[in-house]
Parts: sequence; structure tokens; C-alpha cells
Amino acid sequence: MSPRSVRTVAREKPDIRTVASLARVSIATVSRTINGSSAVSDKLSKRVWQAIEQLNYFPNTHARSLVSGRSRIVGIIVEDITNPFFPELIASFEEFAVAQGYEVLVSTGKIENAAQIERIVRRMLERKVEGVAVLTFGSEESVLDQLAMHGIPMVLAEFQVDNPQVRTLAIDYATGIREAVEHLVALGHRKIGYLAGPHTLHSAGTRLHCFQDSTAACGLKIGPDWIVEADHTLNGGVRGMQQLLRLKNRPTAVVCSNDMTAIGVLHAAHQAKLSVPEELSVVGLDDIAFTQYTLPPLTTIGLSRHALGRAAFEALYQQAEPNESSASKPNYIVSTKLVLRESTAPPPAGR
Amino acid sequence: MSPRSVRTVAREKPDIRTVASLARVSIATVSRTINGSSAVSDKLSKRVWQAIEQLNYFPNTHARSLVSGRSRIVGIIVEDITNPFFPELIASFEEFAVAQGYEVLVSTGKIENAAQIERIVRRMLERKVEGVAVLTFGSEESVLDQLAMHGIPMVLAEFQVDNPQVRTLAIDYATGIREAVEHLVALGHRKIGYLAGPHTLHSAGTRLHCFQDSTAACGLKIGPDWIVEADHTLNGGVRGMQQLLRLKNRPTAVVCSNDMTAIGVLHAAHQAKLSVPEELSVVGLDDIAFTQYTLPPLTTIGLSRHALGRAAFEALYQQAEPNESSASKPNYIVSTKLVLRESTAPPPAGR
DNA sequence: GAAACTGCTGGAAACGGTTACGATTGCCGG
DNA sequence: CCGGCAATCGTAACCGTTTCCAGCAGTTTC
Repeated sequence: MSPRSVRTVAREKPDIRTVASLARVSIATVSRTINGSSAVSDKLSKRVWQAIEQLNYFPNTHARSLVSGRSRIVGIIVEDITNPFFPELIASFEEFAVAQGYEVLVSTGKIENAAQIERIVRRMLERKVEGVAVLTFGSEESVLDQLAMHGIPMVLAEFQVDNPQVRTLAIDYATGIREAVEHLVALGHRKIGYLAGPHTLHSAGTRLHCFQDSTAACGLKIGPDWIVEADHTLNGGVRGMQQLLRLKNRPTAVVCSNDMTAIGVLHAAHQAKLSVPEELSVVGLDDIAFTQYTLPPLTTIGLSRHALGRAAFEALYQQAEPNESSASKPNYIVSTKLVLRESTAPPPAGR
Repeated sequence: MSPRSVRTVAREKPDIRTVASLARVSIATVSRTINGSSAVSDKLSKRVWQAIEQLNYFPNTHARSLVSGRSRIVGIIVEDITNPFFPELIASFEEFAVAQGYEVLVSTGKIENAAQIERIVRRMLERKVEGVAVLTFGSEESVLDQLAMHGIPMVLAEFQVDNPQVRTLAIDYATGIREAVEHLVALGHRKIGYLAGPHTLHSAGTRLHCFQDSTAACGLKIGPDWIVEADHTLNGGVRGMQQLLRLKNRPTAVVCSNDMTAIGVLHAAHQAKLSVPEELSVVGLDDIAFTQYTLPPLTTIGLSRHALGRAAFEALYQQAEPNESSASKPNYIVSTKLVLRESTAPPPAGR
């Protein structure tokens, strides 16, 4: 009738049966040639592929995962979509997942109460994910427990857990952070402050330890009020810096647990008429894109979200794919390194 | 044997059959009470819910969508995950989708050649999405065509298309942009530049038109080289501003097609020792979180990603849910408004 | 008091694949 | 020429739901 019906007519979606009959073989053979699950003669295989091509056929994912029990879906849980680090991490994770024919189910949004946890676990379970990457704050241990209870493989960053279903991605914060404090020390700084991440976040803890180790190794004495806990947000950085500014004896440099914090610090310093880097040096961590465009451009410890996303997916993939010939359980290591820009300089003359 | 086996034992996942036999009813009845697809007596209904509760049962999504033909998955396609606007948009979209029991399939990543388009369409088709929100650059028309050809409902921002399967979200850029130029004019500016988005992006086109209409309405004459095309990235903003700076007669204010561009402008101005806002006023568009923390904080035209994400999902939902009693095809409107911060001021004395 | 409805309920047939199992074929050595 | 074995293929069972259809009470209507 209407012309539009022509455009959307799209002849019936082809069956596996359609393919089989066009190729004059059984549906079992079609399935086998598609999945390579068992040998098919060249002659038939050719006919089948030809029919598939001709019909523009592709298998119905739902039927497939219903019978095989494998969904080819992996989940990823992050909390702070506002920090550009995470979108890029998700994008990378997705890239590798899609390349292997997996789809990814993303859960963003803070998770604060039992109902939300329940909801996330439910989503993952309903769609029968084959694994979940948990890259979040630390408040989610109960998510881990529930997922583990259902036997779902997981991977998490920088947080050892005794469950064999859980793999840990080792991130070498130590190197980058050491480079950063050595850099500051070389510039002449002796009083270095630290804006930590939330104590609930495990990776924030290891970052802090790396900082403490590095300063100790350099023979620095770090005043206890030079270390203040922020929350990895812009505003947290502002407040943290304001707290440092109230000190009578304050640091001449401050390293931050992430870039968002550092950008907040820049803002707070400017408000207080403190010029960076002349009167205060600051270094961030993550190397998000914005750090190149702050005033001044931020010296920061680079951490590749691309590498992290890849490692996260691969760790999952290995557990999901039974045929993957590696009984090994490699310790994925993601490295970090200092990238110098313009937010660091020697401390002001009077120390 | 090992203690761990206890933790992951997780008795067999309950069937619909398990529920049925525990409740002493047929599986048809269980299905009906769950879906409310047809009346079930109170007595049986109660027994069924009780059994569900007791077994901690939930339906197998794959089986469900195999037979029903409905996947309860919607897709969303964005290109620039690096612009914080989009992650927040995705998060909002996801929030509303999940609230309605939908799952969302995200496709990020630039789409530049036919193979990538093919890949995206394939992903959406394989998982049988019930609709797709396309919020991207303009280069993807062939994605639209292919999706439309398969009869998949779509929603896109600010881009009219003649296909009835496609709904358009109207975004009221006019108001916010008018407020912005009126604001600048009130401050005394008469020479206003514009850093446009890529011409391939339709919404960038309408933004530009709004700017031109507003300046015309104010009786301003805009020099042709005051309008330069950027690409909505940080670096694009830098380059665009540098181009404006090369002009002998350059604008005293510049409005940008988005915040990323504006932040780039701030950076370029600083490099050129131009102080904002004293020597140059700049206004962005989007109101991403970072604009509060730039130096100076950016005056920008706010556009709620929350509202946009909601509108996008609802437009899709309406097309997907047959029972939704609205034959109406509402024009979703998302509004914009100017938010004043510190990047605008009267032009320097000598005009 | 039978016929015609109404409202619930259960049996069984799909949905579109994968895969266990058996059947068929071809090739080989004896 | 025959038995045996490996390679290949087809038949049918199954995955966990939804839903059509028929059955069966309990009412209502003549």
C-alpha cells in the first residue's frame, strides 16, 4: 500500500533450516561448518558458506546461547562515569571484547545500598554473563561475593581476593609514582604532600603506599597532615588543597591520587592566588586527555586505559574460553610512567 | 573436598518446571503469573510467587526472547567517548532503560569505513535490539539506512529523516544560544566569532544557524572569517582559536559549538598571552563538569544530558512497547539555557 | 434442565539453534 | 572379496520459555 512498506519489507529472516535446504545438507552440517565444531567436507562446506552468503544469514544469538549455555556476554562495572578515565577504559574493554565476538554489558552509576547491588547482580545473572570486570570503588565487596557465589569469573584491579574465580590485574603504580617523587626531589622539593583517594578504594590504598615508600626511599620526612584523603573528584581536589593551604607549614609540591583531584588542586591554587608551578608543584595520575589543556598543562603519571582494558578482557576471556590452551594464570601487569609537562618546577627560593 | 567448592556450589539453577512443581501448578500458569499475560486465580498466584521466592528463581532471558521475539535490548551509538558529554548521556540513557527492564548495548568508537558500519549493524542485528539511539557525528547515514532496512526503530538528535521508523529529538538550541549572544551584546561586544562543529554533524549545523539568527536579530554583522569550523575536540578548539588570532580584525568574543572546543580556546588564548575574560570573552555549550574548574570557569550554554538520555530512551520505548497507549508521536524537546560563570566580560576599551 | 458463556487451567507445540548418537560411506589390509 | 575403521553426515533430543488450544468447572440464559 504505502510506499514505506516497501522499504521495510525485508524478506523473512533466514533460518538455519533455510540455509540447510538451500545448500542441500542437514541443519547439523550447517551448524558444524559455522562453528567448526567438527569436520565437514570441503564440498559441503563450500555449499553451506555460499548459501549463507546468498541469504545473508546469521545465527540467532538467543537460540544459540539457550542451548549452548554460553551467552558471549561479559559485564563491566564502574562507578564514576564522570571521570574520563573510565569511559576510555570501557571503550578499550569493549573494543577487545567485540573483536572476540563478545558483547559487553555496562553498569555505571554509584552503588551505595543493598538494593542497587541486588539490581546489578540480577542484571548480570539474567543475561548470563560469562565474566565480569569490576573496576570500581571499594564499596562493592558484596557484589563480588554474590557474583562469586554464582560461579561467575571476575577480574578486578589491584585487589587480591582469596577466591579462585577472581583474577587480579596487577598495576605497577610503584614505578610511575617513584619517578614522580624522584622528579620532585631532583627539582629540590623536600616537602611533598599527597591527596589520596577514598580509603574504601583499594587501588587508592596501594597508590598511597607507593608514595610513602618512594618518599621514604628518598629520605624524605612526610608530615602527617600533608596526606589528606580526597575522593578522586574535581571538587574533592579543591577541598583537599584548601585543607593543605590552611597548614602553617605546608608542602611545596603535591602529588594526587588521580588527575581529577589534580585539576581540582589547580583550581584551588588559582583561587588562593598561588601560581603553579612557581609557588606550588602538582602532579596527577592517569594522564587523561584534559591534562594537556589545563593551565598549566599537568605533569602526571600515565596509566594506559587501553592496556588496562585489554588486560581486563583477556583475563576474563581466558577463563571463559575452555579451549584456550593456557592453564597458566598470568599476572597481567599494566605499567605506569611519568609524563612531564608544566605543572612542576623548583620550589620557591625560601623553600 | 576443598573448602572452596562449598562457596561456589550454588545448587542447580531453578527451572520454570521446578517452580511449577513446587507450586503444584503447570508451567503455563507460572509463566502467566510472572508476565500477567492472562488471569490467574489468587490462590495459585500466591503459591507461584511463594515458590519463586523460595527458589530464588528468575526466568532465562535467552529462552524468553527466543520464543517471544523480544530481546529487551536497546542500542546506543556514540562516536566520541572522549567528550564527557557522551558518557553522561549514556549513563542517563542506561538508567532509564534499566528501570524499564531493558539492557543497553553500547557502541563507541569512531565509525569511518564501511567495514565498521557493517560491524555495528551486525552487532545490533545479532542481539536483536528493539531500537537504537544514534547520537553521533553525521557520517553514519549508512548505518541509519541499514538499520531502517531491517525495520529497527531509531531515534536521533536534531536530524530529520523521512523514514517513519525514525524519531527525532528536538533540542532547543535557539533559546540558549540567543541568551548567550544577547548576554555578550549586553556586555558591549559587537564582534563575535563562532567556532563551529564539524559540518558532517547535523546538530552542529543547527547550532550554527541559531548563532547566525541570533546575531542577525541583534543587528550584528559577523565577518565571514569569524566563523571557523572546528571538530568538537580540545585540540580542534586550540587550532580554531589560533586561526582566529591570525586575523587582523578579530572578534572580541567567541562562542563555541561545544565545551571541548571552548576549553581548547582557553588554552590557545593563554598560550597567546591573551587573558580571558579581560581581552577575550568565550562561551561554551553543553555545561560539562569540567567547565566549573577551568581557568577561568567557563560561561556556557547548559544542555541536560539527563533530559536528553531520558528523551532518547522514552522515544524508543514508545515504539517498542506495543501496549503503550500512545499513538501520539510527541516531539520531545530538550531545552538549553545560559549559565554564567567567569569567562565573559566587557570587551577591552579600544573595542 | 439443557445450552451457551465465562474464567482458569494444563498439555503440547513452537522458537532456532547445538550436539549425542547412529548410520553411511570409502578405503585399507588381509 | 570381506571385515574393520575413520571420516563424514543426518536424525532427533534438548535448551527454557511463551502461547495456542482444548478441557473443565461454575454461571447465566432460555
